[in-house]
Amino acid sequence: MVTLDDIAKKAGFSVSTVSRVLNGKAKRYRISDKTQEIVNKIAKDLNYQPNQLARGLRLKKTHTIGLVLPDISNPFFAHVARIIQTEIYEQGYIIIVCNTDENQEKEIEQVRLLRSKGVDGFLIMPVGLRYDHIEELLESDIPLVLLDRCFDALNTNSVIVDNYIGTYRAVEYLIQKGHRRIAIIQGLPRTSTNTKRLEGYEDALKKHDIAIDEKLIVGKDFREDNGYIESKFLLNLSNPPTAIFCTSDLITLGTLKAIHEEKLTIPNDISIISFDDFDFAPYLGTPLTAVSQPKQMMGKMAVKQLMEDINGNGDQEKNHIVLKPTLNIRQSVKTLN
Amino acid sequence: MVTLDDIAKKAGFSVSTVSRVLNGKAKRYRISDKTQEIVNKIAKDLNYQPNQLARGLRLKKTHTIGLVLPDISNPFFAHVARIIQTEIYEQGYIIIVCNTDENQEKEIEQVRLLRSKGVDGFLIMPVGLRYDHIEELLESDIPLVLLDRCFDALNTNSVIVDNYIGTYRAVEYLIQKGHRRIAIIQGLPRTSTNTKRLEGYEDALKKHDIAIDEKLIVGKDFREDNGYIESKFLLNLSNPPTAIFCTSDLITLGTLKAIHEEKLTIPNDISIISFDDFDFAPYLGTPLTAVSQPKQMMGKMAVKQLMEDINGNGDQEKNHIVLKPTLNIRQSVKTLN
DNA sequence: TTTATGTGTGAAAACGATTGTTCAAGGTTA
DNA sequence: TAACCTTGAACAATCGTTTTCACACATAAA
Repeated sequence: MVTLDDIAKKAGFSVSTVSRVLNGKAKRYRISDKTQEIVNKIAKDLNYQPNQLARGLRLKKTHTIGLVLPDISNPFFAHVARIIQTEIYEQGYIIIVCNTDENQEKEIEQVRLLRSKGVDGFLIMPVGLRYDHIEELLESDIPLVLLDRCFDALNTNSVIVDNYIGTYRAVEYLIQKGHRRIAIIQGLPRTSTNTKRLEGYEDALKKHDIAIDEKLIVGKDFREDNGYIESKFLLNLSNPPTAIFCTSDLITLGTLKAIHEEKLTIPNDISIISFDDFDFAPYLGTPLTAVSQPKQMMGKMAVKQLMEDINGNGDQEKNHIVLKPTLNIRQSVKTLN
Repeated sequence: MVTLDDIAKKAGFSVSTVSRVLNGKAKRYRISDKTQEIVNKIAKDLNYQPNQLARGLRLKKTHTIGLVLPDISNPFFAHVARIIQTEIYEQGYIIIVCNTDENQEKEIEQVRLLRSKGVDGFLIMPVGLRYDHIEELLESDIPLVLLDRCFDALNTNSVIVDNYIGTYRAVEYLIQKGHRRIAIIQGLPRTSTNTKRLEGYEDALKKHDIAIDEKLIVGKDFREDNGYIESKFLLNLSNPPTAIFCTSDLITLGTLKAIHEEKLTIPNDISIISFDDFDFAPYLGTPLTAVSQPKQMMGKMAVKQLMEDINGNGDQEKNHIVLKPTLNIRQSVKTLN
């Protein structure tokens, strides 16, 4: 790769002069037009590209953002990642993506690694079981926005969805339709998203004087297998639920598989509501009623916050943005008498 | 951030000694056990993390791979990206992801940017309209694997799917089921994937003596809107097709939307075959017959090749791997008498 | 003629790491 | 006692930038 030095030698000027010309600081340093022309021409001829490592080292700025998320193949995260990538690229930044696989240790390691790579900021959709590593970023004043999940104990920028109300409304809708035995397949316990969704579920039942049956609260992560396994069990209960609330689209996929295997139909044999609402939801065997997250807004707002934090003087106030989900009613819920 | 110098000062040794200890080169440089202990302890106490920019600059190695793809929110790419990320992370590398939006200029720019960031190699799912920038990488001996699409004129490592045979078989299947008027909604013209799929389509028709109707060859990119728009037109033709072959799942999504709007049903009114075969395909209103790409294999093989290239001595032979797709027959094709 | 002012450029330090070379001190051998 | 190893560690160069400071020269003012 061609360096400043190469250009300098060829042009007969010093590295400093070349650097200044190429950085548009010619005027400030009173560099003659002729010199500028020469330098620019040679730089172009040689197809010079500044070495960003050297630049980053010197400037302490890399124009790189670390995007940490659980699983890029989950359509919800993929969608948000896409929005983020596009928005941030427009601002002259690029993203390094790390999958944590919902593994807390992996997340901690990745944050450390990204930090030593000199990223200018973080966009994190955290696993959510621990937060000391995030607190560390906070203390070091590294720009940071938490997305999708956050921590009550931490005063960070964040963009989340009101998971409580989303679930509450969905479950209430089921109750209105006459359902009493409503199961919930949880995602990863002890994460903020899951906790809120569970609370919404329980509160909706309580509000309508329906006793909570622990057998109907199952699940352990947001993945397909979890949905499949738990659905199999739920459907084979002696007193099975009439409706299942799935806390992610991937869980729903597993549930769909189980229902299919059991030769049941939606909504006749079992009603379903999903969370996330991916693009194909309207075209499923039974168009899926689902709680929809404003993915586009989430991504855009997170980037906006992060950029303000990066470009600010460090004393920005932290924003905690909560977006409202919507319940997209389609046909996967049966009306019971 | 704490540096080698901080440790050196605190320990009372020079930076070089500290560096050697921390890099496990103590023996080679005869550094005493006591010194090692002291240095290691201080490094741990201070939670030292090497500055990867400085390291990369000196070593000319960043342990970072550039992953360039058209659209991370497309489930096919998301899936492959996920596999790649996981595999590569295990090898001690991380990925920078860039979306090109199927925009050739953007891709060229991104490759340039990634290069100046000092990535150790590239994994590219190219737009496919131009390849001079890729040729440049090749000439500079930068490790590189092309994925999904490749260029006949270029001798690069590549992992692709046999798009021709995939489409050929799918179309032949339609013909066997009695279809004669078969439409194809193309992806981005002049890309290798699209060209091969189109060839497969045309050859299958020719083989069975079915005249090619230019009206039935439509489309301009792999996106949802394209599928929607073209389907609307196809369905409203005076002599509409009995079957549509969609060259990507996203196109299929658009087609589904159009069919839905037109109040038609699959496969009674119109038969569909899709390309890619995403996870939800079996659970759609009509389970979708689709050409399935071995995503897992594609990702794994691409990473394997890239790693061999990176770790090799530069005179590796280039591999051109072609994987076979499979036709997953479900229920979206009607048998016409 | 001296002093001030302006103009155009270069030298060198710094960023944080790695590594080939050098060096001092102590011990061994002749 | 001089010459020579061995051991343990420091020095200094290097990677490619950016930026502070200094400098040389020319012109203008006193």
